[in-house]
Amino acid sequence: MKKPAPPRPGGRSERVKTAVFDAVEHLIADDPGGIPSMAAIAVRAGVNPTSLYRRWGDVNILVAEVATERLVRDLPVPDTGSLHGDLTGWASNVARNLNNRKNSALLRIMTATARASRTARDLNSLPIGRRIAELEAMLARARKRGEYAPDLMDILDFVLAPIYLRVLFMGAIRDADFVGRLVDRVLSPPL
Amino acid sequence: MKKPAPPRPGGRSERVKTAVFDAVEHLIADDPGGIPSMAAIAVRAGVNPTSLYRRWGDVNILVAEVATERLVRDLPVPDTGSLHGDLTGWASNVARNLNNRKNSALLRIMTATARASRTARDLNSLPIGRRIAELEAMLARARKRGEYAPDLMDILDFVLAPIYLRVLFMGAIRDADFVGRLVDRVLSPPL
DNA sequence: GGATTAAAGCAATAAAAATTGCAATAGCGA
DNA sequence: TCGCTATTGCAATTTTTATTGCTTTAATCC
Repeated sequence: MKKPAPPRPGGRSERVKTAVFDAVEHLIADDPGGIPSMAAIAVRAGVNPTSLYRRWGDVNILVAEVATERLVRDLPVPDTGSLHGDLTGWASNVARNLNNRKNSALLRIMTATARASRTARDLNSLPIGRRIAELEAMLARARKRGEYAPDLMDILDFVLAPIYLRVLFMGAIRDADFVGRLVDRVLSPPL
Repeated sequence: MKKPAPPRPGGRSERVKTAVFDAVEHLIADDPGGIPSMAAIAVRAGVNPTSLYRRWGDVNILVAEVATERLVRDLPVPDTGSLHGDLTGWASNVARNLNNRKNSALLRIMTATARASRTARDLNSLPIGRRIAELEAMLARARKRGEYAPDLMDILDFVLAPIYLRVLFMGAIRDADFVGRLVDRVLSPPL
């Protein structure tokens, strides 16, 4: 019989949070268009609704926190020896990660709840900050190799943005070579 | 003294709808991050809350309908004699239209509530169908003039998507030449 | 091992959202 | 102009959401 995992640091508080976040993810996967109620989340997580109100106050705040944390967790940054390979691998991971009901629903929620930064002073504080950090690491590596590295904003505009548009407004990314073409284009030096 | 506009066809039903949609827009402009309650909408519109529940059933359905109808209303399709001029004018209109609190909030709501088409069979049925129809008209005109016209999907990916990404995740479009650079790039034939 | 504290649970209560049955009204069409 | 119908309004009621005061519990620290 499998021994239960030892409690993670933070004790019950952390266990409750994990149970709640798991519950939110499952409920969103079950009904991607809807926002679950606090009651439903509490039942699914096996906790008391009062705990949810005390800790998060509002279901939209909770759901937003789940969406950001569970969706934008670190993706591996490939190290293929070329920026083309690295970027293709990374973008394929992003696209694949979003190409299911749960994660596309989480992206939708993250988009809906994003508090747009007023100053864009710290790009890493944006909801897509993790993606940005991954790209920065990738671009720094490319420059180290002496490769042409496009501007970070260009990759956001011409790789990440089209992926998001397809997922949010066209349901899925069905074109197998879509990511490859995006990468080819952004790595073409501007005329 | 200005005479009031004659009532539009559809009578009270249409007047109630207009009042309700106006109310939703104003409440969203006042608090771009929030979804107004049915009670608040009813008060602002001067109608009975029961009418809202009877007609729309759920505040999210109502707000989604307002977001789609008020945001994605027809934008003028410029006719400058060249695709470059037409596309630049069109994209500038899209960007300018979204560069205020109300419309960016409406875009966020539209994104959150978009029911992604499963088959993408009819692009025009998508929430961004109006933008697509505008682009189709523009591209048809360019082909008539014998100009190189990129694929419609490329314009969505490399012009509309970056605009949406900036608005949704970076707060606003502050780069004055942003749209110009997007158009230049998409009109460069792929290598 | 025990004290302390923060987090969670419980049950009652308050507030808000949503529904229902019936009445009133707008406005279309004959 | 009048009849008819769909829509809207009203008030009461139900349901759901959210809050509150107090108790219990987990777990940290000494």
